Amino acid sequence: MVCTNLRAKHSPNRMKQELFALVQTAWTALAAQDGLDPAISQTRVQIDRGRDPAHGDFATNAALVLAKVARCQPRDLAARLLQHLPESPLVARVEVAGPGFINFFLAEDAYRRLIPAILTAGPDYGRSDQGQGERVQVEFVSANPTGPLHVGHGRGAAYGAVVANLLEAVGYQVHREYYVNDAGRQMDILAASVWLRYLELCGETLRFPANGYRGDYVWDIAAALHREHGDAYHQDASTVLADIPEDAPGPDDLNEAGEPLPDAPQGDKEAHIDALIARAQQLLGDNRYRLVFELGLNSILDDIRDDLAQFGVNYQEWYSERTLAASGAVTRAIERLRASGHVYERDGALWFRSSAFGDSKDRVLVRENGQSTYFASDIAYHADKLERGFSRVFDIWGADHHGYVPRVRAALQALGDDPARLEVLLVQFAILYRGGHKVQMSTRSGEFVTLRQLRKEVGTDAARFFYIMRRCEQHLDFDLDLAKRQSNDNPVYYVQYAHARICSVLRQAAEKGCPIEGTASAESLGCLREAHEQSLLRTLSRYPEVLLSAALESEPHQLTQYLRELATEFHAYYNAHPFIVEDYNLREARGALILAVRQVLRNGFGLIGVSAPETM
RNA sequence: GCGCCCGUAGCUCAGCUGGAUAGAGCAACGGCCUUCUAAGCCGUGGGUCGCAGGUUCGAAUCCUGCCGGGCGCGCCA
Repeated sequence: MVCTNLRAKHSPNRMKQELFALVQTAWTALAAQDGLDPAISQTRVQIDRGRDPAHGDFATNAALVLAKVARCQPRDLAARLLQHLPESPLVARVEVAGPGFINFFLAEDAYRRLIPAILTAGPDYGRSDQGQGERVQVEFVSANPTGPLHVGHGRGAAYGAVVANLLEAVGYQVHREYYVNDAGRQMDILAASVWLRYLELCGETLRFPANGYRGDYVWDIAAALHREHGDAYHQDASTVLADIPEDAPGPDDLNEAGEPLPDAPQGDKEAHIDALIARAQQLLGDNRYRLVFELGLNSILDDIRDDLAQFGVNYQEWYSERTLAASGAVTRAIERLRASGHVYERDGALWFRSSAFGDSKDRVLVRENGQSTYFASDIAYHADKLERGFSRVFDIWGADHHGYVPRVRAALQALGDDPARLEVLLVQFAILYRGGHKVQMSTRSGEFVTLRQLRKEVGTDAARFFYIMRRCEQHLDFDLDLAKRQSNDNPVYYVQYAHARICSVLRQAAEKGCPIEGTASAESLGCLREAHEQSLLRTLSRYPEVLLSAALESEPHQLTQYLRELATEFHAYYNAHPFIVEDYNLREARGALILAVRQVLRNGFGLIGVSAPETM
């Protein structure tokens, strides 16, 4: 995922910065001695956390990187750097290791100071001001309002929501937006589908078009129309179908084996449905047609809004494609392209020369029939986003739309905008498994697993967690059985259980008359000498770095991964050492430590949209 | 055919814009509850990082070419 603007190397970790300064000082001294360049490339010389605790708390590759400049062996250079390394209260010990790494072992209380810092910062621990209030936009889900959200949209919803939360947590001002495709032919097909179902409710017998929307929700909307307006929209089937071109075979025209029945129509489903739409408009007239259209749109949009809200996904703005068109933005965008000489006419259509900007072929803006394409709206929409002043714009799309990326970038470039301000994040499909088998989904039959059904089955917490557990480029195997299981196999329960356990310990301490105050003194914190405690502190100190990295790389899974790790360490600690002990200092120190763990768990849960239960 | 994504332990996946002996969970096997929730913990076994080259002090990571899987290549959205 290319994200150069945001990816500048910054570390919120003060320890790293201090260590880097030490290395810089040592190199400067050594360089002066040997007459070398004292400058260090901060992108190459790094202070990293060692993978293995035996390698210290941090390590630097400085000697490996600078060996060539210094014209000596990395290990020899490392040894010389150590001689010039200034003393620091932070560092207890340094060593040269492996091919020439310099390992730093921190002083014992360097980590302990972290506990009061976490407890004081509370919900703010981990947050940073990396973004400096810069305005960015995250557009996600944006499913056509032609039916309920399904599980594929769910992944985009969970992913987008967390990407937005993460950006906010590291100091960006985030505008969450849903682009509502309320214009265009698909909406007319929905309106026609509703009307045809309505006619059936009026007692007419019709063959439902192959291209129509045949989900149950269409019946519901038709029923509402019938309830509120009786027969006011009724027409005879014969009038409706007169001279309508023949349809193609649809789901109703197939036998059990999926083969067309003998009397199946042999026409063009597109021409058929378009004719039905035109007929509906003609017979109903503008006002009544519009009412059916609006009823369909609003019913579904209300459902989507409600569904997302219950999923913990909220927006600053629902941006209507129709208002975009009505404002003249689409025409304006086309004119801007025309003015800069990037459009031409061919075969009665208006084309954009996107191939001049890296796209594989040119694209139609205005069709032969005079209607502008979805692409034209999208150009206008993206131009509008940039005009609204967002420094960066994130689009979260299903991976099946990846072919669309080059043409949108091409358009922005042709308009004279900077395509680098647009970041498209492609989310791969989620495949549901139940009982070890794929759950088959078929949109054609109108039977698909909706997000609502999924939420009902596994709950919001499990759904949110599972959806973002994997990198977005990775196909997601969503195991419904696992998501529901109440055992340690289930990562959601595992992580939440750590939180509930801490709450339980604190409750019991209070009941036993020795409540944890969380105000442990430096003297008390000095009691934290166990390996479990040191390791837990190290992990807690990593949280701000994890947040920043997850945010800048748009990788929420880094956070879930981290939370699992933190929970693992807490559970191990829990099993190894008692918290409610006689010794006041020890009890307060351990109490403060688990309070800090609870705080970080809560902060992480908040960002991924998972609840922090006090009991389980 | 062209383009994008993926290929790491039996399974599902991490591996931090090249770093030290490639990690975790599940599954398998063996232990741990008169003590703060066993929805937990401890231990054991298991990998030619798809294959072949290249780049360099060093490659699962970067480059090239193959092989395998997914998706996309409309005057649809």
